[in-house]
Amino acid sequence: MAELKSLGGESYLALAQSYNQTAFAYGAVRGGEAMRGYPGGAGGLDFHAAQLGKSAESSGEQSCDEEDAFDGAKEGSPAFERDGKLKAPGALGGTKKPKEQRSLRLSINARERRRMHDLNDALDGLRSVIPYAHSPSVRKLSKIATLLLAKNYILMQAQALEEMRRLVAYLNQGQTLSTPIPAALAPFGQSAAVYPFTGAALASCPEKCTAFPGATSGLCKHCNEKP
DNA sequence: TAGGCCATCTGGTCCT
DNA sequence: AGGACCAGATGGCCTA
Repeated sequence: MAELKSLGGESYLALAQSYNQTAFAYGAVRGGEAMRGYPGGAGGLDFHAAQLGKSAESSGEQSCDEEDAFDGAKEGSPAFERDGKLKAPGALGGTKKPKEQRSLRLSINARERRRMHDLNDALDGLRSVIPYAHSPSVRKLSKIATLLLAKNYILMQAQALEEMRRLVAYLNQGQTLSTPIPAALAPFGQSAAVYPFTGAALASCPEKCTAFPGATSGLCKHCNEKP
């Protein structure tokens, strides 16, 4: 929790609050470790989706030397008996010669390594589109944090979209902006800082519209009424 | 130094 | 049979 308080970005706070609940529910936040690297003064929603799809291109790489990989097999791992020798052939290739078993094992190891690298590439791609500070001084999100944060970011975006739709429907009914926004249109208590078209931000439209230029003409009834 | 996170190896299971 | 996926085990690195 203390780590979350260090966040400066309001949008990220909204995201991280729900994330934190989920993280605790899954046991991801243990001590101060799971939330490490979360930025102080995160710059809000620096969403950039251009990097999606990286993982799909990475599956062809051959990253590690297979010989080294096999030599790196860890003593005590399930592949070893207590005396340090490889387990009986039955577990690997049945009646194949030891050389063939070794070759097969190398192939399987390399394939698994490649698969995990692809998975990590996909996670990197996910991290790159999650709104948290990407500066070099910020340690990268852990895997579990990335997944949980992404989940809640998706939920938050879905809520924002739904709220936008409700607002458009509301404005299309021709009601004036001077009246308070009905509760049904502002169901998300912390959303004012994240979504500029609710609450106080909407009520002071003439100033706020300039801060959100992409929304002035189409969504703001006040702006549309200007000559 | 303990704990968290990660990469890697490995055997098992399921699918094609 | 071979590949993909999964989970367990292990050791290394890093941080509080």
